[in-house]
Amino acid sequence: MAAFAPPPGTADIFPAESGSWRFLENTASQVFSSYGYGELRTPIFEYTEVFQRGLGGETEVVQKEMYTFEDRGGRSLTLRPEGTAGVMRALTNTDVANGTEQRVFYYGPMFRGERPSAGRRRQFHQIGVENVGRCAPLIDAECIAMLHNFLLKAGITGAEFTINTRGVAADRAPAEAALREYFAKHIDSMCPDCRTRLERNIWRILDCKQEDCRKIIEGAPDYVEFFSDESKAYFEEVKTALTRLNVPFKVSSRLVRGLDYYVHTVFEVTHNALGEQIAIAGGGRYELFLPGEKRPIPGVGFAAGVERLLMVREALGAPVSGGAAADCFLIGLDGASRMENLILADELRRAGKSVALELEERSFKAQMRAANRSQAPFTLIRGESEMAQKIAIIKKMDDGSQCEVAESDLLNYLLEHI
RNA sequence: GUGGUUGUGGCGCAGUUGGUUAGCGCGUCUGGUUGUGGCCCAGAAGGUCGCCGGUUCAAGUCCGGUCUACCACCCCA
Repeated sequence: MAAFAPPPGTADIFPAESGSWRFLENTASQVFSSYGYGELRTPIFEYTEVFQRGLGGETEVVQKEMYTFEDRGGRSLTLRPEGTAGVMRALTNTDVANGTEQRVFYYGPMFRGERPSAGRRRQFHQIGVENVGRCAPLIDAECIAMLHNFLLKAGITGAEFTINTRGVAADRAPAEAALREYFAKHIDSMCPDCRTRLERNIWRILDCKQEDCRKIIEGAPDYVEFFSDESKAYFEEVKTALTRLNVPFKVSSRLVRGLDYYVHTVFEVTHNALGEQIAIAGGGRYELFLPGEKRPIPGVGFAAGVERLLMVREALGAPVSGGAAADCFLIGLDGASRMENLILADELRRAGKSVALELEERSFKAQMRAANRSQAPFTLIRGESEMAQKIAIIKKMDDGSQCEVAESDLLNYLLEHI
């Protein structure tokens, strides 16, 4: 029954799964910190123009996937569809424009109004990093290597790295002209999508999956040849560094990526556990224009999809980190002993122990069943007679043995033994 | 946004060619002589059969619409 299902493309993350989310976030935080990155938290929504200018007005994301609304002050706001633009907006308040390097990471929800499907939600979550303010091949390589290390630490083996270069803006004009000249001749026999791509974003033709289109794409000119020597050298150095860092990768000119702001290095990580078409992470070097800034700010970064990482972990049979069992379960057979149990539990918890207990009036049998289900290794039992004798029974659940402990020693005894 | 599939108690499912009070497993709760769990047994709670409309004497079962979920495409993480 879906009477109170969340809106399409969103999901409730229950405790049974949220442990795995936390694990990924903690792993990311640890790994990225060791590279000198610090966490940056930016708003969930921004002025719409932050994304329009940042991502490029022609991109699919900006044109039809953004959740845009007007607030009471007449401001146009948008739920962030990705993390980079907001991070860059925030960083303009630092001296990053003067060339000071900023290393930040983030995680949190992103929003895109797409049709939900395998590994795609309308509210989805990304873990991402941005290294902003500098531009060098070795920075790109370090960033990719960090992603590689993160995935391994997160228990994700078998990820495949693909990289490519997009050159710089000046390189792209002649390359684009060559592509246009070529595809214009064949466009009549290409798919409808490619026909619109010819006008809107010719680069996207290169990763069309249609059989017929692919054959034509095979014969397309190698656009990298039109890039400047500097751009080619940049890419060569990235590849050399990755090899020296033992990051396995392959190069593919099909990898062009959808956002306009990318320059030089672009990369994508896929995993065959999800089918080859689904990327678990992607990123690259960019130059981003922001409102009020005359010059673009350089940076390199990536974003990984949390839901997709979790899908891969599940496919690989990685353990799901659920809630840990309590150290001890407290049973009270009458009101007075339940009151004492509540106070004892509070003391134990303040001392760092995890305690479960029954606070409602229930039969002994029911409480024992609950204790058993809680998987706590020890159970404390007391009722009227124990209260009168100022003792409590401690039962070891695995072998059923039990002993009596004086009330005055109870706290110390439990702190030592459970 | 385009196309395909789907929808029965918390979860997983069965419901024959439309026909009496909609079943099963797991889970939950309560018991199995008065204060001891895991096994077993008994009983109980819990569903307007996604929603709306139609056909019919009669629909969970047929028809239409709609919503959701899943899958593919587009695009992306």
